[in-house]
Formats: sequence, C-alpha cells, structure tokens
Amino acid sequence: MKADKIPDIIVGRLPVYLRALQRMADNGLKTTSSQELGEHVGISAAQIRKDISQFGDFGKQGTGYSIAYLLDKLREILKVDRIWDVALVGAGDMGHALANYQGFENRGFRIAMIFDADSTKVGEKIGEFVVEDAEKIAEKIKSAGIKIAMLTVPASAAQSVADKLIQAGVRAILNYAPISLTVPNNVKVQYIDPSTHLQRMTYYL
Amino acid sequence: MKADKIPDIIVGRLPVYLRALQRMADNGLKTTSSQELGEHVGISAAQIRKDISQFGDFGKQGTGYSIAYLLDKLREILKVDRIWDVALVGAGDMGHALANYQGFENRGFRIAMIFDADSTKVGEKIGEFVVEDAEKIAEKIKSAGIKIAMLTVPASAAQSVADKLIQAGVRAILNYAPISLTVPNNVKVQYIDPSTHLQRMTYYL
DNA sequence: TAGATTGTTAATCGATTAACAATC
DNA sequence: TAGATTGTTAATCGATTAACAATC
Repeated sequence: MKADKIPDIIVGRLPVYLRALQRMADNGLKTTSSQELGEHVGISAAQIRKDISQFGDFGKQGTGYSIAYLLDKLREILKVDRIWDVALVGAGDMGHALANYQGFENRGFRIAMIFDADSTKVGEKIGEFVVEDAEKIAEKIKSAGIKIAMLTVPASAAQSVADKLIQAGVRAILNYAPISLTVPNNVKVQYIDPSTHLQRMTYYL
Repeated sequence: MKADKIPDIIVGRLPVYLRALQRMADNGLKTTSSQELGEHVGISAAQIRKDISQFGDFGKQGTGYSIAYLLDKLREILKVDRIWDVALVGAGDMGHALANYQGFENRGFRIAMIFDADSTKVGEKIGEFVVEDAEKIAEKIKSAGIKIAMLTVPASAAQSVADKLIQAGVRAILNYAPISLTVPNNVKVQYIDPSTHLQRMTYYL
C-alpha cells in the first residue's frame, strides 16, 4: 500500500536500510529478507516490512526482496538517484576532513564549494577546491541553485550563517556546530555534535 | 516524580537541553522556563517539563528553572559531572579533526589515546598524542579502564575493531564508519555518518 | 495579592509488534 | 506441492499534548 504522508521516523530509517543493502550488493548478494536485513541493522523484521510497504510492494512472498531492485527504489524515494551539490561552510579541521572525505561518493552527494569567513583561509586550496569568501555565500549559492549545506563554523557564527544560507535557497543543513538552529519549517536540519552523541551513552555507563 | 526506567528517547533529549542551558549560562542568564528553553531547542514546553520531571522537581512554580541548578542536575544525571577518557581508533582525516577538536572540553570528555592499524601512521604525533599500534588496543584500553571509544576506521574494519574494543571493556562507541555495528546489548552505539544524515533530508527536497 | 509557571493527570495521538492469510 | 516470506490487520505499547490545580 502507498501512504500519502510518511512519518519522519520511517524516512529516517530508510538511509540505514539503503546503506546495509548497498553493502550486501557490494558483497555480491542478490536477494535478502526482512529477517536478514533486520539482523544487520538491529530492527525487527516486522518493522522493516511495514516501513518498506509504505512505498509499494517491493518484495515477493517466499523469496524476499531483490537487493538491486530495492536499492533502486530506496534511492528513488530518498531522491538520491541523482547527485546533489553541497556547499560546505567553515574550512577548519572538520571542514577539511569533510572536504577530503570519500564517503559521499555513490551516496548521492558532492561538495561543490567551500566558504570561510576568515580572510587568511580564503584562497586556500583544499583538494580540488579553493576556499571562497563567506561574503559570497548568497550570490554563489543562489546562482548554483544549491539546496544543501554542511556547517562547520563555530557555534557563535552558526545561526547567522544558517540564516544567510536559507535566504540563498538552502533547504537542508547538516549542522556540525554545537548549537540548536532556529529555521523555518520548510528547512530541514540534522545535527552532528560528537559531545552530544557521547552524552547520550554516558547515562547508561 | 522520579521514574525507575527512563525511555531512551527522553535520555536522548537531555544532552540537547544541557547544551542549550550551557549556552544560556555563558550568556549570563540565571533562570529560564520550559517555554523559553523549548523555543531554543524546538521542543514543546510541556514535553520539556515532562522530561525534566522524570528525574526530580528541579523547577519552581512562577519562576521556572535556575539554569545553574538544572545544569548541575543534568550533568549528574548524564554522568558528565566528571571527565571520561575516550579512545580514538583511526588516525585518518576524521581522526585528526577529532583529535584537534576543542568541543569536548567542558562537555565531559577527553581523548586519552589514539590508535591506528597502519604502521606508517604509528608513532605520528597528533597534538599532544602519539598514534599507537592498533595491536595494543586490548592491552592499553584494559589497563586504562577506558569505557568509551570513537571509531574513525574504514567500514571494512569497523566491526572487528568494535569487537576488540568491547572485549577490552568499552561500553559506548561513537561510530563514524558508515556501517551498522552488531554489539551485545550492554554496549551502546551512536552513529555519525554524514551521508546518512544528508539522506534523511533529501526526501523532503 | 496577582501573575507566572511548574509538575502531573487524562486524553489523544502515533509507533511497534504479533499474527496470519495470501502467494511466490 | 511444501516451505518461505511478504503485506496487512488488529492489538498493544509508548509518546506527546492539553489542561489545570498547586504554588512560588
């Protein structure tokens, strides 16, 4: 069955399924079951079947799911059956690590430009890119039609940079700055803050 | 009221409250309300009151919460009223960025040792640390009593390194490798995979 | 005191699980 | 055909919200 409005929590699990399936495909596997996929990602088979069935009937009774077919479908659903240009703002250590990161390849993303507000960093070469002046964010992002940005600036600058990005048309922000951003509800934010993630585990130690 | 078993989803929000409160304190604020805190972090006031009240009566009718007091309590609850030694495995770009990251200070963590399996990296100085041979993980982590590790190794090595870490006593893993880990249920894992996080947003573009 | 805001209850809403007919 | 596994339903479980008495 196809539902109209898919809960965020389900959408959030799809990339995890996608990643596991990509790995299975790399290992030469052709089919899998909700049971097997569930064991890989630590989610119940029932939930995986329910999640996937929100988008269509992609499996076959008796044999499970064709990995290649389900990969195609998930990529299409998540709109990563294309390559998205991503802007990176902040050319510090984290920005450098992301700029050199190979893990965006084949996952739907490509860093297209890097900005920094620090004039000593502007002009620096990082891989194939030259760091551009943060003053040019609005102009460059608008003319390139970029919708996705990664933010690796200090917390004190994050909100104002986010505002500028959104103003320029960005609709998805991956925020590495350790601060909650306030954004309009047509803009999505995901947070990566290692300290916060670690603090989610210390409670249980 | 104090509940015995706190849902994971509530524990997961506490670090976000903690971070916002720390910021308020840095800005010189003395008290806040569930309403105000909620606006900062994008969560309803009712939910914040409910979450916090699981652990005790930390607020005052009419005036709200003392920021300093609530900070103390949250740090205590999350067990970050101390400094945890953390092992970092993987001295690539991401490992370097984390080794140089200033954001663990005052959040309860300190990197204590860095490992890599690549013999050309062993001995390298990163900040105040010298990269140690991954062969020594078991021995060093056990003798230091380390419970927390960050994993920035390739996906292909992540599971076997995780197994070694757990064997040596690690109970919390922050995994930067783009792969789901299988761990016993007395071990916690948090995942940081920029591609996965980005894919959670493209659905909505 | 009057106003503000908590902690808590009950109602609502949403997510997960278990079970199984359908069917490959 | 016999065995396996899906998609879906209904039941259960859990989380969020709204409302308000208590009280600072």
